[in-house]
Amino acid sequence: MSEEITATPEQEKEIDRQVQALQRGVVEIVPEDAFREKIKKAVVTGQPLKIKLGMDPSAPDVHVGHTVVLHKLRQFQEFGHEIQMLIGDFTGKIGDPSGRSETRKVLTSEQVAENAQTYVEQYGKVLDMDKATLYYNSEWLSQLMFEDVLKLAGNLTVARMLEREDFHNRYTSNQPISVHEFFYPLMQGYDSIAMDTDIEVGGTDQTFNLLMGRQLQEAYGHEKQVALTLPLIEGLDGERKMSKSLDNYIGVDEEPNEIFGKAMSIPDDLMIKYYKLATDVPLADIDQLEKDLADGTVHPRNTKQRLAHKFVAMYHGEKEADDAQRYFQTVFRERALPKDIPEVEWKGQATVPVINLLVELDMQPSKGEARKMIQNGGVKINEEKVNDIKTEVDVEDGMIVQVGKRKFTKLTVSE
RNA sequence: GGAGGAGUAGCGAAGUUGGCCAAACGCGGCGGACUGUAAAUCCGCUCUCUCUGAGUUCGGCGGUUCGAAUCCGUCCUCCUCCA
Repeated sequence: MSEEITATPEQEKEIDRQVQALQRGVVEIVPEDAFREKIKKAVVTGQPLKIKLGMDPSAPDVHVGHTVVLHKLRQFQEFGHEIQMLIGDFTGKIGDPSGRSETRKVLTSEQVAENAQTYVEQYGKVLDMDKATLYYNSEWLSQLMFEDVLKLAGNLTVARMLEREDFHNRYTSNQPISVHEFFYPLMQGYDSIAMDTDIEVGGTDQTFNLLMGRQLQEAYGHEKQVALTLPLIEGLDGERKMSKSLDNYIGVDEEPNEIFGKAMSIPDDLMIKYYKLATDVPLADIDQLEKDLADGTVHPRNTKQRLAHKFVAMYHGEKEADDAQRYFQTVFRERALPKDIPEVEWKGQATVPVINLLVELDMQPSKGEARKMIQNGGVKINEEKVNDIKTEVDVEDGMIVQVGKRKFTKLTVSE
């Protein structure tokens, strides 16, 4: 940022366009003026910026929460910038400090490669992966000598480390912090040096790590990266951030019907946020939607249905989205039987107690469970509720067994 | 190295003068009703089973006792503080 770069009026326009678009939806850009400078330089010189996103090398479970960042990267891509996808295969060996630091099992390079491939596939639902570059941080981190590590660590004080929110919280509440956890942000920062990153993106929980990159880059005489943080999105419970371990997520790799249903189960209040952060619906349209919702012009259910449709379409395709919507409407709105019910050939007795039927069909894990399910009124045969636990069922070809609202099985009997 | 604290069902958390404990309560999960949806709200279930009874639980093992999650011994694990 030393030499003055001058932009033509047209270039200024383009800079404004990019800055404005890229600022949308972010929580924080640190620092804002450097951000603009970077964009400016890129526009004037035609040299794309390097935008980094780091990821854990363990088995990917990409969900809607992650896509918030991906949608932002997608925007960068559309402006011609270069995406650096960093697989933290070395960092992953150490263990992520933000978790309850269970010792992580070391992945083989085959597993890492496999997981990276899965990332490429799943991220590809939002990003153009052909235009992204994959990096592995073991490439440079494994080369460092202890002396290098000391030099790296020398840039930082314990007090500074403890500024990090989760370290601070743990420290003040007498929770343990392992020394090696301090190296996590250092390594992440070093990655930015190695990759010459211009902008690093991440969720707000990454703020400290992203800033660490700036500090270290400066110490090593590199141009400092800009940190861009995005909101963490709440999961299906509407309370806690979306994550696999809380089982409140919508995975991009899940079945269409599952994605649709899960999307329909998000709290109404969260719909707009999901629209804004996890879809590519233009902001103007979303604003309109918000207005219509507020004055009752549109029905919340329909708005949510559009969102659900959007998700399935993004991750699977339009046709699948239509099918999922149809399925949802028949099963949940009309309480009717869906079109495609999985068929199972019945090979057991012609007459069986319901309880055994459910267990043998694998629709209930045990007879005890099956019994409870019937007592709760959750079992139907040919759309008739089964009231008596002792009911004997005469199995017929085409008989439909239903457990709860969502589990259906059609029996076939061959002579 | 020394001192102290804790380990209860998927999670959190009661219960520790021994029986009324299969174990409160909250969350989560699963059903049902209702509806605007797998929203919200309300109701029921939630250790296992050959289920109106039986079996196995409260970190592990062993003991005291007619009887222990609750008492004793020992081991394991985790945490904190001092050095």
